[in-house]
Amino acid sequence: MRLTFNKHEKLKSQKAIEQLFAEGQSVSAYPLRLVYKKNEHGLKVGVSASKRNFKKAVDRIRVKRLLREAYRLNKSMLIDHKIDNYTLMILYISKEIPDFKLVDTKMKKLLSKLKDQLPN
RNA sequence: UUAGUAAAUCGCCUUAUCGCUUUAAAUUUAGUUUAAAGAGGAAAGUCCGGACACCAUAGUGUAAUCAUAGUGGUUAACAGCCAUCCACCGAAAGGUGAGGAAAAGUGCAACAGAAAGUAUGUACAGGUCAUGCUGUAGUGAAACCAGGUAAACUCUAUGAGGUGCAAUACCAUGUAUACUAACGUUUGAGCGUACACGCGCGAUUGUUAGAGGGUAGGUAGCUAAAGCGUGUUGGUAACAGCAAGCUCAGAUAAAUGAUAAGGGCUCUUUGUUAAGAGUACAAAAUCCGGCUUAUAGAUUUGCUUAACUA
RNA sequence: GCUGAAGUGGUGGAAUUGGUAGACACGUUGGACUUAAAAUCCAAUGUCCAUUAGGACGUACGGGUUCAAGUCCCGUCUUCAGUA
Repeated sequence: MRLTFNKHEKLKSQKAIEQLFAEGQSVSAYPLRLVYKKNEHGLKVGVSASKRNFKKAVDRIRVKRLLREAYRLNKSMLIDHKIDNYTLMILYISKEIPDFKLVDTKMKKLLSKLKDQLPN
């Protein structure tokens, strides 16, 4: 399969995000944290780096791009196990700007943790 | 040569693989393929000036408030820019300057000092018929000078209606023209977007405030313009005119990326070709013209000659 | 994105019209009282140098105006608030 991450896979609805943070559950693999919730619309994924941790816009965008890229390359871990009816939000918690290798390994860990925690 | 100084430019590159956004075309159906394009000199701060939109219909006088401040020019406009005078800094090139008015009026000046703006005390010296008439001493930032202070009020000249694309228009979904309080319907609540008066507008679902219910998706606005570089003419210059050419981001939990390899550039070690490290500041959010602030490093040009060498 | 407001010892919070910066309260430290503690009372408490007298620097940071700036003006930084 192709490793894509386009508009339709992105979590955008403000309403859905509010619900996610209100009712969702979470897993974490420092410095990443994932909030998840079941839905009916297929896999929707968002990515976030807080303004509190990264004051400059350049750094925030940089971190979000790395997270997005890491998710894109590892999303088969979810799809192969038929985890496809979920809303996910991946947060970056640390204040350090990471390199790609770190984000990549942590993302793998995070997604396998999520896989174990889910019922199927 | 070094140093200084002014101005301008660049601010990593190439290839491969995997991705993202927009537009166009094809195919077919909402996916795929192909092609093209896809961050900056400051995109930043939001400090000025506009365009544009709305604010009874956006009209409008006075006063107030705010801004600007040598002179002339430039511009759509400006607190910008250019030229120039003056003052200060510098050896020079050059830099800096909220640089109008104190002889319209009001205020202010701690401590010190006899006295701080209605002046004139003491000591000494000089002078006179005589007298603070003249000088010096002492205090202070300032001691009589049409003194200082206008980044104190003020006056003069000029300019400014307010709010900002989360403006605004339309489509879709949904709800509560309900409830409470105050005021009001031509004898005028309130509005004209800080405030006051005048003129004006103003209620079939009135106005303001409170507490509360619902939506928070999409489309337009939105990127071809005070546009860009080139040549040429006028002008000391900022800038303006003309000519032919070019089309150059448009996202919205927000695209412009990731990995690998190679090459530049700088520094360090080594000691003459290797190794290691580094490669700034910073991410469009309606759009333009400026200003301010941040910025590893590299390049070019003009000017100055104090110092060093010949 | 757009639009406002604020910044003073360890903390809250004063300082009139520019004229001795830190009033007042809390906290902290030391002492008194007590067998011990609390409460109460007394004293000290910005930093540095001298450790007697005193001097220098201090109102987020950097400049300017002024004889003199927490206060007036300009720039920067940080924090907070409003707005579909």
